Amino acid sequence: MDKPRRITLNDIALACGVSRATVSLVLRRSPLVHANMRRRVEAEMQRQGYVYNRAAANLRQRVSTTVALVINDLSNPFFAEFATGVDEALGAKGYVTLLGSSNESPARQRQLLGSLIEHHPAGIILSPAENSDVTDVEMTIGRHAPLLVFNRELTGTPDTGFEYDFLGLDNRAGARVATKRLLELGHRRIAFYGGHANSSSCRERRLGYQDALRAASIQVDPSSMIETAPTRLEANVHADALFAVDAAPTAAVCYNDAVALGLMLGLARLGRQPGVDFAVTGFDNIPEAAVGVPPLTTLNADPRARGRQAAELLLQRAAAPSSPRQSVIVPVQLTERESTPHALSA
Amino acid sequence: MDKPRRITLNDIALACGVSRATVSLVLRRSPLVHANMRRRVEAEMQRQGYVYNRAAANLRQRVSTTVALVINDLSNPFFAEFATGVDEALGAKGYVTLLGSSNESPARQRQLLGSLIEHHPAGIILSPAENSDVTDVEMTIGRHAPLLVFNRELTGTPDTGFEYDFLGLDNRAGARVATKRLLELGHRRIAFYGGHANSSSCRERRLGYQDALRAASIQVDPSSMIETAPTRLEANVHADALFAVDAAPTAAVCYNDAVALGLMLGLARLGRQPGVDFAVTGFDNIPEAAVGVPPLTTLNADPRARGRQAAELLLQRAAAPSSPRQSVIVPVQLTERESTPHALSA
DNA sequence: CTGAAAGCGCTTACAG
DNA sequence: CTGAAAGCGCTTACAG
Repeated sequence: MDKPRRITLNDIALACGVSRATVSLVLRRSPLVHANMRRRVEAEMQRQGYVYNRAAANLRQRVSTTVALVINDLSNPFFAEFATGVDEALGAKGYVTLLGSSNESPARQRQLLGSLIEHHPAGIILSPAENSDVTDVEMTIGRHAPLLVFNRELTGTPDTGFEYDFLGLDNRAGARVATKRLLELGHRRIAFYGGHANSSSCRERRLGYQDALRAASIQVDPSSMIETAPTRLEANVHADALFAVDAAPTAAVCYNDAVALGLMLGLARLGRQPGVDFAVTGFDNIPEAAVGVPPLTTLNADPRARGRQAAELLLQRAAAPSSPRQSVIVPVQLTERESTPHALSA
Repeated sequence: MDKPRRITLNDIALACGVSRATVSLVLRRSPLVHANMRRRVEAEMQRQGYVYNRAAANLRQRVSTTVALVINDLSNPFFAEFATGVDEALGAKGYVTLLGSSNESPARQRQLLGSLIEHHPAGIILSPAENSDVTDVEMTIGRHAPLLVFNRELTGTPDTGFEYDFLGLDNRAGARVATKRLLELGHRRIAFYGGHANSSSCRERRLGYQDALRAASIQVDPSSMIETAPTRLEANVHADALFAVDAAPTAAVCYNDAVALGLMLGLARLGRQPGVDFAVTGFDNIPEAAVGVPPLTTLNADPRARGRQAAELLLQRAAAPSSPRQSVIVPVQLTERESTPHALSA
């Protein structure tokens, strides 16, 4: 690796015997410059291996062609898919994604936002770590770049004037639909399994679950809602909590697919057969859901499409900073697979 | 969102009645400026909500604090984990990750690299799309930023003087160990299942598989090596190809974990019980491997640690551009789980 | 300890 | 159609 002095517009201009301005016009495909001149300049750029310095151009133009993307858990396929969708849509519009992975740590998230904001992105897409406080976020990013929050709400109340857009799933309706379907299949003792009760998405899904039970005139027993970290591993480990009650459930509405997949393994460990003598639903429809054993009935959130949507919402907002704050709630649809058998007639 | 004029060093300097240079020195924690002055300036920055413009600083200093990361398939947990590790290590050193997701498309990869290089990253980490040609990559990134290739080799022969570092797994030794273990368990008819034969990693793993068979004086039948796309879905679909031969295998060394997990589902579909009457090994040790049904015997590649390692190698190279090209091959270790039973005595 | 000036690599009116 | 000059927001010798 030789360290050649960086080739700049000046070098090209000099070599072509024209001014920097002319070369710049060629770069931006201005019709002002003559086709012959254009070709001459372009050939010279090719020859010298010129690379455009977008940072310099952005500085001068006072624009930004980057968007920051901060993800709470990239190792969860739901968010990995989301990130892929974001990058896809941003790339199509000529933006570059600045990535940050917080691993559910608010401290790391703060650090990331602080560092990313110094790159003056055109906007920030934040899939927040659990318990991210809105004031904390505002402190670190200020009000310089539009913010789009994905998936879960920030905790706390924002200061006056601090606004952000929101993109989320219709958690309540989704959980309601899943629970309703289990009721239709004859289940009467249905648990809500997994997730942290203090996260907005879990709270909303629990509400949907309760809606459906109440609509069927079934008493909601608080002990039928079991809390676990929203990961496969934790869901697996705590499966026995389902059977620690007097009348054990025959079905579980799970917080998300990771939890559902973990629970199914836990059930197998306890001698139950999900899809045969126990019904399980998930939430998200990650790729593994379709190929699980048994394939998982779940709510289709299409994370990659959500990513594209998030990117578009953000760019829209960056173009119209003063239009009113948006909160987009995406409906989710039940995808039925083999994990939800009829209730066995006891 | 009000669009306040961006606060700059000048604003702070003006408000404090000092020069821009002084404020800059405060920013960079120079001991030259008096503690009182420092405090005064810092308070003013706080008050006005000043955000450092790193792009401007980098331009002036002719340095870069970004690293480009281009990933072939972010929805594969192996690469998602890798990306997490990269971001973690880069963040710790004050770098920001520019992300690109190529989805295994060389065209998209070219576009991404072309766009990312304009941000003049300090280096590029590339987990290449299948069939990425080295000349093609050189054409788009030139020789401006050090390149670290991860996981698979680029195809074609590089031009003289185009050099890059490489970080990969010891594919051959890994597959050899897995195959050897199956032999020890009494298996004699062992297939190599999945992957594209023209990818370097698949080629190497097949060689390791053949090494072990030859060492056991077992004839290598070309029909025992079955090609599929390296995804769960494709591996599932083509499972019957294993049994299309006269003497069907009792075990399969799989190209990677995704393939192994897909194959196990395909086996179940065909009435086989992986872990009971058929042995399966994977490669990578993605999180799902441990919690599969049955848990998967695989080769531990620790993708997150690989990500951290890649970041460190690259930064090392950026600091020492003329040191000789490195090719780091990481050994992988067999993690035995329930997917590899003894051969049944036929 | 602080200020005035030049410059990083671009773009953009403004002349011509 | 092309050039000279100013400026984006910083840093860095160089004076004082």
